[in-house]
Amino acid sequence: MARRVVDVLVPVALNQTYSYRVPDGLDLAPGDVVSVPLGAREVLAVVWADNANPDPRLHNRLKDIDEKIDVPPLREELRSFVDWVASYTLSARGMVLRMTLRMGEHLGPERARLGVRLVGPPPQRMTSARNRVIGLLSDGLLHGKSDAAREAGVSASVIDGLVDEGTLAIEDMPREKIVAPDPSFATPDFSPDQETAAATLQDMCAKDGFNVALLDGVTGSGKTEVYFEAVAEIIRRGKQALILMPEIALTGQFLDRFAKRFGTRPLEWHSELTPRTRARNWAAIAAGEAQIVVGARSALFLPYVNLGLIVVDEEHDQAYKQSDGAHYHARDMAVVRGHIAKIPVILSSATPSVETEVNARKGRYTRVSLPARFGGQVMPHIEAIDLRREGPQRGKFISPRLAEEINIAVERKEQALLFLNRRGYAPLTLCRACGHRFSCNICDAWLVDHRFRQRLVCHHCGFSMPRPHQCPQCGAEESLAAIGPGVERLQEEAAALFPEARTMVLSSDLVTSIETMRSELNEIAEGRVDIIIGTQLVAKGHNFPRLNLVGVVDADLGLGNGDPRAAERTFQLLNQVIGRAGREKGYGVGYLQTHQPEHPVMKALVANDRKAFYDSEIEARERALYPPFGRLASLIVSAGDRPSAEGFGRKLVSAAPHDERVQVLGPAEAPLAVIKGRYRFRVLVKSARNVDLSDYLRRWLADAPKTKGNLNLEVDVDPQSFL
DNA sequence: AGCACGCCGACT
DNA sequence: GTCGGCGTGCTC
Repeated sequence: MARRVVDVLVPVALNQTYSYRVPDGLDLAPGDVVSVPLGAREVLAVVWADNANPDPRLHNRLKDIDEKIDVPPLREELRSFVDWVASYTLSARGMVLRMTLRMGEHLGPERARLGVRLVGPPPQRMTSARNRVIGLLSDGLLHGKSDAAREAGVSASVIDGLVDEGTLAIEDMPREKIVAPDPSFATPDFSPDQETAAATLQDMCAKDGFNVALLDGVTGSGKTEVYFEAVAEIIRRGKQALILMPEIALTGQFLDRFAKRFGTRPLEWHSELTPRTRARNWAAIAAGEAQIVVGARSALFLPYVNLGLIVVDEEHDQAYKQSDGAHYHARDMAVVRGHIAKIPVILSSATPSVETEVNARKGRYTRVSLPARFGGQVMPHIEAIDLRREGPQRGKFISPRLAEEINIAVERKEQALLFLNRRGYAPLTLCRACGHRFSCNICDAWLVDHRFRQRLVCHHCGFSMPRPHQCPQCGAEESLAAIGPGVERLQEEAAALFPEARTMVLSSDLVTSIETMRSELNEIAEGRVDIIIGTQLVAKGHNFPRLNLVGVVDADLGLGNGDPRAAERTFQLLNQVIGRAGREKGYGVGYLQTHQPEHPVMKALVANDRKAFYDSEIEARERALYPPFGRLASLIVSAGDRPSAEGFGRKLVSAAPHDERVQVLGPAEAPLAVIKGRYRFRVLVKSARNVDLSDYLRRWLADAPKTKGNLNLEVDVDPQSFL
C-alpha cells in the first residue's frame, strides 16, 4: 500500500515545498519539525501540509522523512507569517523559514554543565593557582567549572588537578531555571500622563484582537516604563510578549531596567548568542517557558506558543530594516505578525517614522501621548550655531561658542557630549602636492583615516592599508592632509582645548565586544568621563545621568545626499541625541553647528515644533506619492563590470509588464555605484497605494530574463532610500 | 544555502 | 599524468 506523503518546507533558497514519504508508525501533522534528507545532507525542515495526491512524476524519487524532532510544532500563525513575509518580500519561503529555525543543530537534550565543590583537605603540594581556586570555593557551594577557572584566573587543568587530589569534586550543575517575571515586583511611580497612557495600553492588552498603538512620548518621558505596564498585563494573562530593539547589543541598561520592574532579566535573542544559548532560548520560547523575549529583528520569527503582545521600541530606527538576504522591515512585519496572531502591537518612539505618524493621524493606529518629561525635567533648549558667521578656524571643528559652553559644563562637573556621526579620524586623505585622493580600489568610496588603528579603511568593504607617509601618485613626502573630521580627530581637538577633561570616544568600530561596550557605558554613567565623543551609537537608549550639554558638530551631515528621506532621518537622529541631555537633573542644552540654520530640520529642532516638521514632510510625501501615499520597490542589479549591470538593467526594464498605475524608473547608477568591485544599477518601481506591488514584481520577474554568471539581482520592497 | 559535478591551469 | 580552482545546477 502506498505510504502517506507530506509536503515539507526545507530551509534552502526554494519557494516550493518538497514531498517526502512518512515512515510507518510516524504520526505527523503540519507544523512538525522534522529532519529530512536533502541531496547529500540532512536538514531540519517543517511539515507544511498533507499531500493526498503526490505528483506521479516523483513516483520513485520520494525520500523518507528521517525523524520527527521533539519540539513543539510551529503554529499555524507562524506558518502563515512565513508564507506572508516570503510573498511580500519576494524571498524564497525556505529562506524565511530558515530564520525561524536559527537554532542550528544544538537542539535536543541539554548536556549537563559541570560544577565543582570543595570536599576534601588541600593537597600536599600547594601552588598559588591552587590557592586561589580553593579560596574561591571556600564557601562550600557548587560553582560552574569554567566560571571557577575564569574567576580564579587559572586554567581548567588546575581544577582537574585538584579533583585528582580529592580536594574538589565534580558534580552536575542543576539546570538554570528561567525565573518567571513578576508583574507586581515593583510598582511604578507614575505621573498622571503616564498613568493614563499605561491604562490605555493595558486595556488594549486586556482584550484580545489586533490593534496598533503608537506610544508617542518625548525623550525622557518614560515610554519604557509605560509599556512595561502593558507587558505586566500580558504576564498576568499568562501570555508571551516580544520586545523588539533596534540594536540588542547595546541594551545592557534596558535589561537592568526590566529586572528592576519585574525582578528578573528577560530572555535575550540576538546574533551574538552562543549556539548553545541560542538553542536553549529557542526551546524555552517554543515551550512557553520564556514569557518575555527582548530581541533584535530576527526575534520576530521565533516560535512563540502564545504570543500576546509585540512592542517595537524606537520604531523609527533604520536598524529595523534588514538589507541582506530577505529584505524586510521588522516594524512592518511586527504589525503583520500582530495582525495574523490577532494581538496588540505597540510602536514606541519620540520621533515616529512618517509612515507611522500618518497611520496615527488617520486613526488606523491609536496614539498614546506622553507630552512631557518624567520627574519634572524639561526638554533641552536647542540653539543653532551658524558656521558661516561663527565657525571655528580652518582645520578645527568646534566653534568658539560651543567650546565655551563645554568649558562651563565641565567646570560644573557635568558631562558634555560631542556628536558626530562619522567614524575614524578623517573621511578623506589627499596629497597637497598633486591632489591625489585615497580611495578604495573596489568600492566607489574614499578611504577613511583611522589613527587608532594606523590604517586607511574602506567603510563599505572593510579593505584597509597602512597609513602611508608618501604619496603613491607623485611620491611627495609629508604631503598628505587629513580632510574633514571624524570622532577620533574631534577627540584630539577636545583634548587640546580642554586638557583637564577626561574624554572618551564611543564608535562602533572601536567596540570589540558587548562586554567592553557595557563597561564603557558604565564608566560614563558613573561620571568618570567628562566629554563623550560619539557616533550614532550614543544616540540609542543610554541614560547618562550627568549629561546636560550636547553639541552636534555637523548637523548638516546626512542632509546632503538628496534622498527625500534625509530630512526625516536627520530630524530623528538629532532629536534623539540632544534628548540625551538633561534627563535627570539640571537643564539640558543642545547646540547645532550648521551651515543652514534656516533649513526646516534645524528650524523645527530649535523651535521644538515637531508638528510643523511632520506637517511639511507628510505634505511633501503626499505630493510626490512617496510612501505611505504610494508604494516603492527597488531592483538592484550588480555585476563585475559596468556594461553588464547596466545592460541587464535595461533588459529588465523592457520586460516590465504594462500597468498605468506603476512607473518603472531607471536603470540608474545606484547611490554607491561600486561596492566590493561590483557595479550596481538600480531600477525604481513606484506605484499607487492600492496596487499589489509584490504581485506585479512577481509577474514581471517570472517572464524577465534570468540572471546568470556574474549578474545578480536583488529585490527590495519598501526600500529605505528613495533614490 | 550547500553540495556535487564538471571542465581548465600548476604541481606531487 | 593528478590536485584543485570556482562556475552551474539541483535538491522531493
